[in-house]
Amino acid sequence: MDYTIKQIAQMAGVSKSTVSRVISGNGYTSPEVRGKVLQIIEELQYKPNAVARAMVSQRTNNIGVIIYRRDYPIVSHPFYGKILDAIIKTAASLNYSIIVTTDYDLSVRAADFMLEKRVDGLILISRFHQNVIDYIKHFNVPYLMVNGSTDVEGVIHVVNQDEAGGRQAASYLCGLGHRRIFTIAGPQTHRSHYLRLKGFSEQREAEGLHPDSQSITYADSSTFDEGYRMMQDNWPLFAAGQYTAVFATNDTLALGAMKFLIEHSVRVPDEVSVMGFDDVDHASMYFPSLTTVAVEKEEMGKKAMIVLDKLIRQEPVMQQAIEFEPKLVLRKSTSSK
Amino acid sequence: MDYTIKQIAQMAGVSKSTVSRVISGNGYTSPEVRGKVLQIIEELQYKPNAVARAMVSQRTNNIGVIIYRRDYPIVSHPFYGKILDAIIKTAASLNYSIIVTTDYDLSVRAADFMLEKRVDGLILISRFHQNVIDYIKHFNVPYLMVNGSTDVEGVIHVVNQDEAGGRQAASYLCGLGHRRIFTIAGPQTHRSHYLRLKGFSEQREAEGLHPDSQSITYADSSTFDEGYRMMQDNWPLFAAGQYTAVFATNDTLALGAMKFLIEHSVRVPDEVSVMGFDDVDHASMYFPSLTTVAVEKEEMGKKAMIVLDKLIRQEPVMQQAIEFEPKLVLRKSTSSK
DNA sequence: TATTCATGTGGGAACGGTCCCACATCAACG
DNA sequence: CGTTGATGTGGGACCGTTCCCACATGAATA
Repeated sequence: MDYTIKQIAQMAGVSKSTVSRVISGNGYTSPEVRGKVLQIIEELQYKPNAVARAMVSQRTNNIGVIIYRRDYPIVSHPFYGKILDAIIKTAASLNYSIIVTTDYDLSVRAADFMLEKRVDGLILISRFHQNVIDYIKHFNVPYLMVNGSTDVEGVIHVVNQDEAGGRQAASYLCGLGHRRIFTIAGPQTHRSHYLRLKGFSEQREAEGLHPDSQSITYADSSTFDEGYRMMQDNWPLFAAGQYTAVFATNDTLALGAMKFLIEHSVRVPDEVSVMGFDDVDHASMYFPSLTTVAVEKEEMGKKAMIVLDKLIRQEPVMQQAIEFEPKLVLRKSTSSK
Repeated sequence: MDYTIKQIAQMAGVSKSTVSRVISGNGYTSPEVRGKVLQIIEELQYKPNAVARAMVSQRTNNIGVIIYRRDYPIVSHPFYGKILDAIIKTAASLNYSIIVTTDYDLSVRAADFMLEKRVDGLILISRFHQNVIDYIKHFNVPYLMVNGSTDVEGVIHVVNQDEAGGRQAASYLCGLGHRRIFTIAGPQTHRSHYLRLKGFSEQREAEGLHPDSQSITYADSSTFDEGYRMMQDNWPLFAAGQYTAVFATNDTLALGAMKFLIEHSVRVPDEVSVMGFDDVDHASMYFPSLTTVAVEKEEMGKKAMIVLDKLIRQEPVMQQAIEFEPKLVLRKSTSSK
């Protein structure tokens, strides 16, 4: 149905080589021929076939993005969605398209799928098992990780400095005079949550606070409902413990916890300060707006795509770990004790 | 770098036709040969080249999704992101991949891009100009619209019954005894906002309420900040008007407005009820949780993909307008007067 | 015994581009 | 006047599949 370069050539009375040259701009073409060919292309609304082009050039200009998510939403995720947005936007400016898949079970299936599609590169978001990495490494496709498990060997990765962010949070809360801080920690199998908690706890001790194991509760997931539930379950303990602040290892958990508090007539921040991590969209929308450690989600996505492009173009990439510094965003959910 | 079917054939000592037959399962192959070939495929981790396959089969198994957005976020959008999620998920189960682009200027560029990529079908989300539709129609690619301008002729489209939803909202608020309702209407160039307002206003009159033009304020966009600002700008008027309820044509606007109210010590819902439309994720997370007219976002996305698949497979599609009924979700931001 | 048919395999064209190589023309130069 | 080089064009191999057609074999049937 679509026109081919051959048909264009025929109508212009030239060879397909010439048409190809006109389109690509490579090689010599006389102005008359070029004009004639372009006119016919315009008239017929000929669109070069990217599939055929990929066939010979061995480049699809497609990038595969694999996100590991237990729960299905990929794209509308408040954190990963932002990273993805930036990847898509940057990809467009570099003339790539993005194909997204979710990997449910840390298996190799999603990678297989992308490999068959012959993507030019692969971006792995969130954590992946070493065996998946090894599998991908075995094929010679450029790839990198975003916000992944950085303990995998020799993999270029883009990450937030989670540990430093945790420290910033502790330092800020302690600076406000809080001595009793209740912490809701997301799944420790997830490196981000682990490091945020680690940084927070260490800094908390560094500030001279007594390590109090009771003050940390571990969540099974990092959802809003889980944050709410964590607060609910620990409510008697919380009330008895005279805590004046809550720190959660991400905003969604923090917001859930905060909702529980507000619902139970605890005044935030007057009675209890609440602090999160990530700076997702609704952190600023909530009432009170949430103080948080903002992660450069857009910058991370953008950088990931730029570096991947370099890898694809075989340009040297200096650093293996591309780190982004989070920064404190002070809002209304925290106040001095 | 990747192995080809030819290499596999050579190693198995058979022709590439035979290997092709083993892989596809079409035609006769003896068990011995099949076993041998499969073993080599396994050993070498041969992955069929989807590009070459697309070349000959004239099917890429890729679907293009074009979303019209003035502001850039595509994917992390609380409403369209959900639709997209459902499309991606459903596409995967039908063996398609999704390529997403944003169209910034209602031009034909995004469509061109997809056409060059030879996508098997096209999903247009949000509104598009007639000329873009005409352009696409000119090529013989299956396509449909989701939540678009349904006034375009002869286009299969998936929509929410926005007008009915507007009526439901009015009926509900009036039923609670509210007589003075302040309405924040999103951009009327957007059919959804227009219809929601239309349904709401009509039903409001049908309930015997005096049409009061002062009670409607028109927003320039449909963001949280705009909702907040609308409330702020109309605050003197609002206070003077003794309004007891606010209806916004989407949740984001409603949430913004509600935040302003709460911030100014207006008790929601005791003094003022607030109601939105869409049922985005944070509607239920907010405090108080937002009463809204829930749109079947996931169902719409899923259905869109299923119907597009039918179009691609040349199966008959009966109805041109595929409508989804919204349903009231009663939460804590509304109460009887 | 000759014919038919199921089973199994290989050869090669086709898909729509890119790009190398061959070749033609013509001006400039030694 | 032959050589060189710039300019311009066409032929055809190639990318990695699919699938049609030809063909071979052996058992069953007329």
